[in-house]
Amino acid sequence: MTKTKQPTFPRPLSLVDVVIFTVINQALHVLLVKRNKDEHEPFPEHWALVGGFVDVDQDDDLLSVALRKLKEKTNVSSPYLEQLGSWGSRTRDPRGWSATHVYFALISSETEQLKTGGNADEVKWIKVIDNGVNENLAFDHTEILESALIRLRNKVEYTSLPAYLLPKKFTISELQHTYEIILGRNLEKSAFRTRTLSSGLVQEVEGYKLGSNRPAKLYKIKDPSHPVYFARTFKPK
Amino acid sequence: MTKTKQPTFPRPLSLVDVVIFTVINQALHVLLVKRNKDEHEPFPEHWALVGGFVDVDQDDDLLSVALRKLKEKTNVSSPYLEQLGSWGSRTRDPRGWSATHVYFALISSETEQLKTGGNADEVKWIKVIDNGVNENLAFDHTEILESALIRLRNKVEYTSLPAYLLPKKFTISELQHTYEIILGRNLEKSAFRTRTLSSGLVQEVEGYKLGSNRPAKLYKIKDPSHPVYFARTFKPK
DNA sequence: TTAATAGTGTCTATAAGACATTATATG
DNA sequence: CATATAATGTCTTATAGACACTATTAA
Repeated sequence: MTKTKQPTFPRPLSLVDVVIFTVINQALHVLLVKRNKDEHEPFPEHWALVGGFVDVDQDDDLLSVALRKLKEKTNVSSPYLEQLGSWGSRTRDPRGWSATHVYFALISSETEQLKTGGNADEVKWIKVIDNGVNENLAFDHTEILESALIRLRNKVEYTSLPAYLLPKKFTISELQHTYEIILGRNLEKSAFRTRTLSSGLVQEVEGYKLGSNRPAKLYKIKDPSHPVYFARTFKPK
Repeated sequence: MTKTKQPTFPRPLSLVDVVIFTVINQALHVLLVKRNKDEHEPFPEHWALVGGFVDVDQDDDLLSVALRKLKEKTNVSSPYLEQLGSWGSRTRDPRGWSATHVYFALISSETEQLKTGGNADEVKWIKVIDNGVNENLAFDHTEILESALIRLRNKVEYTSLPAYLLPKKFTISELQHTYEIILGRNLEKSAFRTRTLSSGLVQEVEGYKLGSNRPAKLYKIKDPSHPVYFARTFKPK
């Protein structure tokens, strides 16, 4: 086969960012990284989404970059991960024309998620308030985070995404509560249980969650490889 | 302000592709371009999606690239356009690590869409059959087209997207027929009319479409800037 | 008049909303 | 026993599915 010509024109910077959500203390949180102090870097000391440049030597594809970035900051290796979209323009990064491929991840609220110690960057779970966080984010990350929240809240209406924010075993009430945290409104218990159980989303597991009340049956996600899509949203209009 | 450092590592190729759909002769079609004969270019004489490199001098952002590419091949300037996703890997392009930002456009089936004459590339509407076309597409464009079809068919179940495939004025039956073409199944006339009219998707306009039968009221999209999302899909399960 | 498609009406099926009732653990 | 939350049941509401029926044009 004849060798192909190599294009010689200037190329944009290529990045991948990951909007990582979890639920902590009954509230949605997003994982942010504090950029370093170096004044020759853009947005020194600003909080930013987890992400970085595509490394053409190290990375095979875009998904690998997202998983690498996730792994650098957390102990999570198999999160729920989907593409959110792309943001690219001449002005979004002072270093020049840049485009970022953004993913969106949901990880379980179990402990031991974050890497600690060493010379690690400062990484923190920041609470989501309304459509964003109480921080001035670097680059266009405020806009990207807002898009991620819109996508999340829309899909929560008709998918099983919140199940990925829970530990492996959970009760129906805990799942409903996770929906309510993200949507910011209460759902009907009866309708929620019917939908959850009849959809095949969950599967019973051994045991109950005990407390000073009637014990609650424990369930797990039946097929974590794909979320369930429901035929209706919860609240028409 | 202190000048920021310029990264010096190698960058992937950055492209934008647009999957452009329309309906011709009662069938869904996608716009494809025939690549030239030059054997030093990848995939000579293969059909490919409309697209090309980001031009950091000419283009302000990714959306501009998509609109520029659309304009180079068609006379359409304000289509329905949404991001589909990104495809990026070391191997998808023989010229090296490349990433494409893919958009998905729906344009009206009116005439005069395609640019003609001059030294234009060969551009053609190719009929969609099942999950793709009867052509060996360049790069990973078969996979991208398949994703676009999945996205389109999913969203047609619960959005007003097919309205963007029709001329400005259309009848409810024509709209229903467009849904049926994309979904590949028939819908109930009564339920379709109720949903369409009660959702505020359309607005009556002057006049009727005549024929050798009862004339049909003409409608237009009330607010073309956003599609309508319905609270239910047509066919649960 | 007939043919053809537009448009409406009626009844059923499904799943969500509202809310009451029963079940079962701890203390 | 009281209390708390789990789980179920009943009735209503909204909208899709099936399908019959009526409306209005051209030829």
